[in-house]
Amino acid sequence: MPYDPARHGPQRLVGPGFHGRVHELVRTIPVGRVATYGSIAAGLGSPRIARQVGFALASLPAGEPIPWWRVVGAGGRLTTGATTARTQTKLLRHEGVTIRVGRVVDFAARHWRPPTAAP
DNA sequence: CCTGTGACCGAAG
DNA sequence: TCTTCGGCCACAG
Repeated sequence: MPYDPARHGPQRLVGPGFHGRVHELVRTIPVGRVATYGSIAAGLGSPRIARQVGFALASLPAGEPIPWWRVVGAGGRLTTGATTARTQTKLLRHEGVTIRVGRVVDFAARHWRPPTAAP
């Protein structure tokens, strides 16, 4: 079930779990750059759980100060549903990121990687 | 404790 | 380039 502030309590932004750590890290993506689900997962020390990153962002309540739109799929693809992707495209363009045919143009240069977690 | 559910990823064809 | 297919695992019931 998606995160529901009415059931799980308000302002539960950053919890102790994986989702909370995702939110924390996504908050640090600079304006005008994008990260991938995979790189966020890797930045948290678990490179194989990109899907969980997607789930963590999908469960974000609307209006939270977390730039979820700066997270894209591998290769710069927008992997969200059609409706969300349109919103995401708009927000990214507003920050100077060009999107064409569901892809971040010049993705390699835009790709931001979180500092690697300490062993 | 066990199960269903994914805003993913990379390899293969 | 595109589509399909397994593997992946946190979280809520």
